[in-house]
Amino acid sequence: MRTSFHRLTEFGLLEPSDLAVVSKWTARKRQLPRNREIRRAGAEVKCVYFLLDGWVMSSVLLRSGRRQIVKVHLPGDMLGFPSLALETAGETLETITDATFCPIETGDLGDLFRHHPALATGLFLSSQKERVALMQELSWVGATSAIERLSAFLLDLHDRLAAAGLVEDQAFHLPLTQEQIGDVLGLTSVHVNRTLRVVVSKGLIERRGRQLKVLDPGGLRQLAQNIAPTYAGKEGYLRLMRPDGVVRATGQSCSEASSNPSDLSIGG
Amino acid sequence: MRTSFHRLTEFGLLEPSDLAVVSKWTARKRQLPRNREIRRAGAEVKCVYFLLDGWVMSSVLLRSGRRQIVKVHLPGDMLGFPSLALETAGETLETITDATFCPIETGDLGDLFRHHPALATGLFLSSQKERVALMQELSWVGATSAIERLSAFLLDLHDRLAAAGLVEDQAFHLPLTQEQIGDVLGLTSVHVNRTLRVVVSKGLIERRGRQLKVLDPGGLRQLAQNIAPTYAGKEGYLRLMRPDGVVRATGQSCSEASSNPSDLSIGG
DNA sequence: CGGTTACTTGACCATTCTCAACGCCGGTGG
DNA sequence: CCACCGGCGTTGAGAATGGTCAAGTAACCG
Repeated sequence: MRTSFHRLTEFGLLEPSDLAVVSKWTARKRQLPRNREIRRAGAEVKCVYFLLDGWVMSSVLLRSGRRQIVKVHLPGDMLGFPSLALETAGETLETITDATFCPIETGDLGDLFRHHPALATGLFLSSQKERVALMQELSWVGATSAIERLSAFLLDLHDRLAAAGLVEDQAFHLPLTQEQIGDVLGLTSVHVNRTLRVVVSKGLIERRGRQLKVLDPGGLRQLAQNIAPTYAGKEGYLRLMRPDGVVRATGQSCSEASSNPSDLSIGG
Repeated sequence: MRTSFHRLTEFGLLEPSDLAVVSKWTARKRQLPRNREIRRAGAEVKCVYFLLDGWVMSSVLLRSGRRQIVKVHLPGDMLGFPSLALETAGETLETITDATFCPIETGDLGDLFRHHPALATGLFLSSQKERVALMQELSWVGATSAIERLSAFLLDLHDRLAAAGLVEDQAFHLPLTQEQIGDVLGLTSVHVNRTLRVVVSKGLIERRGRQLKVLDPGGLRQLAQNIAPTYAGKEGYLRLMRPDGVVRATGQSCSEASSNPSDLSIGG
């Protein structure tokens, strides 16, 4: 059984002093019903959010009125980080289901970098993980067909829900409307509908209302064209945490690519 | 005139001790001709890279053999960060033009978080900025037509090149092949070709070989459907750097969204 | 020069979109 | 309790954006 803290411990951090920080975050909880804005694009950036329970989507608006859902957040995710680099929020955060989350003020975040380097490093790695996820989604949308995209998306949801302990017997609750799925994948709701039925008719999944059961994970994975990345756990953290004072045994360590004779190496 | 350090100073950092760290990075330079791999997907993650000169692309491969270029890197960019969260590299880094870059070992990066919090914070914010860029690209690819995507992409390149001091008289060198542009935007090279000529015929841009001149920035911006985010400069940094010991005047500070009477607030 | 790579253009094709209609279900008010 | 309503899902028919295939041309490089 996992908790909503699984995203914070995935890189193997949380020293005792870090725990105190996290419990300070979770001291103030907020709840919202479904289909409410947590924060609109253009709003002032005063905090980020730690999602304890429920589904939240983060979306970007286009001038044409169309929207792109850039991330479906599940319990344990941190919300609103990208906007830290912007003058005003760039993404709209909306609840998909009833949700519980903890606001974390930007000033509290900054303290981390000065006083809790291990936790800061973990958040940094977690942000890199989100970048990988965005790269994956971009590759689905840019380079695969509707059925391939949908398969990849459903698998991704399945795996992330499993990590949060929300999958039982290969089945999970999928609260997204078909229009929302379309806005994630760059498809219309009509085409999502048709494509879903194809996936069902192939015997890969089963739908009962909004309950979704994966019948043939292998078949789904075959349809999904992406090469799923393997996330580093503690190793990702350890890679960064070389003990102080160790002398670099540089040599070719970062130069595997330079096996080509025409490559030049200058400086040093 | 800017330098390739503009991406490091954009959030207003670089204390004297940080400068020493950066100059250590740039002590070892590597050069590669165009069309070479810096690092292939699947390779061990030993370092990240600081791009001093030239264009580099980072791409994700699909099992179908198609690729998605997830980022076109320009001088001043940091390369390879997302893979820090992975067991083995998830993105292939390839030079588009002759390029000069500095490998930074992961261990050196980790030191930052313990000993150079200001610089670490800057890298953190820079990563958030890259997330925003990915979100934007995803919104182009997922929710706009070919000509809209192309306009947004050309504008983005223009603005980023301008920030690096590489635009003169609204014109810049565009070393990408049309196939590569297609792999960025999720289009075929054939369609990129046709779409480019439409943009030219509308009098928005001019092409002379691989030199591209923006004739009508306003027209381009109108075609591009995205609401361009405004990046926070030093303010982004200051938001995080609340002086220690200041008591939170919490109140409604993170609760604008809860104006709805049906919202509940628990805990505290 | 010869060969390769990139660009250009045309004709045809298909995936996906648009528009429209209908049914189902849950909620709400009479 | 029933009638109504809105949101969501489903299905069909036709249109369109962009893909595929193919051939020819221009630019570049040894």
